[in-house]
Amino acid sequence: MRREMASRPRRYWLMKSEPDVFSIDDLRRAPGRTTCWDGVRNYQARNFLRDQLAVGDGVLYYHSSAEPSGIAGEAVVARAGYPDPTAFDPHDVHYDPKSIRSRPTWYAVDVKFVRACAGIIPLARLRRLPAVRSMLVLKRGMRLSVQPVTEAEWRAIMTLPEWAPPE
DNA sequence: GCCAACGTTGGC
DNA sequence: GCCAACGTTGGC
Repeated sequence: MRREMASRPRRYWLMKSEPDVFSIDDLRRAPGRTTCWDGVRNYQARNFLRDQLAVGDGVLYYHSSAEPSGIAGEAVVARAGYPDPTAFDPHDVHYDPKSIRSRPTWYAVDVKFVRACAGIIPLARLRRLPAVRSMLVLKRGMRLSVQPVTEAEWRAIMTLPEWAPPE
């Protein structure tokens, strides 16, 4: 008997990266416009990567510790959670001897470039948009590097003029 | 560079 | 299990 692929509604995420380390332009220039999103060492974020992110999910690419910080582009999950290879590499800054291959502690996903904003959408601007007031990234003290985004928030972000290329 | 907020570590 | 100390994140 034929079976449909297990399927669920598309979900949306916000993922933080310091542009000095890996920017949206770095992602565009990466081989296959894809990178391994590794090095996450927070258990809540790990759980999202391991259990929740699925191929095709939408990603808001967020520049943190930037001038200004804000949403810099759109990406898509290209590979669901798998053991973070950097955790096994003694020469990597993210090496973690607690993580063993038979029982990995840390997980990564692959993320693929979709588009960059024509102009970054600064955090201060997001704060002034009633439609995205609920976004986790706006919450004080929120340091999670992988955050769920609601469909309503995603849609509101996608309608902003910052996405349009300049005339 | 400052510092608030948060997560982790480790002594007890 | 408590909690103080410490390290990290990240906006400003």
